[in-house]
Amino acid sequence: MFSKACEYGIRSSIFIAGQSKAGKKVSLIDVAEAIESPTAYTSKILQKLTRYNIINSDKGPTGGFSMDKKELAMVKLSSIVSAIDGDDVYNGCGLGLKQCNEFKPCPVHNHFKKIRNELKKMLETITIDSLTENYAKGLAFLKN
Amino acid sequence: MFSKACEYGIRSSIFIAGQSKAGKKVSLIDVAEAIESPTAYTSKILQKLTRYNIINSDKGPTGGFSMDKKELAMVKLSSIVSAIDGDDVYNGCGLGLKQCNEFKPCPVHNHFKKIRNELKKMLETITIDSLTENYAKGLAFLKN
DNA sequence: AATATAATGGATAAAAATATCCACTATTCT
DNA sequence: AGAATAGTGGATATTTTTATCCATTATATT
Repeated sequence: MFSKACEYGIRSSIFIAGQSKAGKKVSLIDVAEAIESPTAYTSKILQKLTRYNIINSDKGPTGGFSMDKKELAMVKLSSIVSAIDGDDVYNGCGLGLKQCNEFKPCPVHNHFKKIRNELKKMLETITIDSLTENYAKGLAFLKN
Repeated sequence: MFSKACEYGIRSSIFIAGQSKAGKKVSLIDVAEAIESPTAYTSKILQKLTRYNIINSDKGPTGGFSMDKKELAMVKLSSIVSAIDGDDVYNGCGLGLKQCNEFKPCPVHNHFKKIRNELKKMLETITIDSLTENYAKGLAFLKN
């Protein structure tokens, strides 16, 4: 459904958000450990999220990654997905046609549109903030 | 959502099914032309579908690919997807965790489960046969 | 100012997915 | 039997995705 990069991106964001709510910045190492991801690769992904202003990064000692507490509640799953994977999940054709729409649809266009719309609605509804809760309670996990 | 191989596989199947209903076998070249896909790569995919008994292939002159007319109506989209992409679409974790279930869920487990189940139901309901109709009428397309 | 810390950016490397090539087998037709 | 047709299987190439390495920049602390 999503690229590995995007999966790491979402998992990272949930972890960072949770720690930010507890007033803590986290280092790259912390993140990679928490979500069990390759460190250097995770770094690239966090850089991307930083450029999209989804997370903050600070250099130097006392530095690290964080999310603004006030804005945190506004960041939706969809922001992360489109930052990393683009909008293919929403608009791309299920059968890979470059252009596929009402007027020139692929044979599964309408069937997929329904699913896609539900996925879109879900991603645009769920906040990263809300996902930190079960993780914080130990009821949901970010690594195996 | 699906791999390119799977997209080609579905498009091929719709084309082959439609031609089979008209009593025609089609060659690899025909298929690749009809769905605008790389010929040799498409060959590999058709081989796979053949091994899974989703399509028939016959060698020699008068040979080609076809689908049994009686069974044709029974083949669901899900058969093709799981033949080519496996069952990751149905069972895989949205955040890429190796094991993710009710007892040890990722933070988006339940939100994704809903979408996944709808996708699964859709794929298990739609027959290839039904998809040939709009294509035959020129109301749906398999290439740009 | 010197040192240590932590993210950044660019260059590579490794792995997986996509795509191509070609010799081979099976089949049909003459 | 010989020639032509069409799928098969194995090896290889290309592209994309995933992953690593390391020198550099920015910041804080002593």
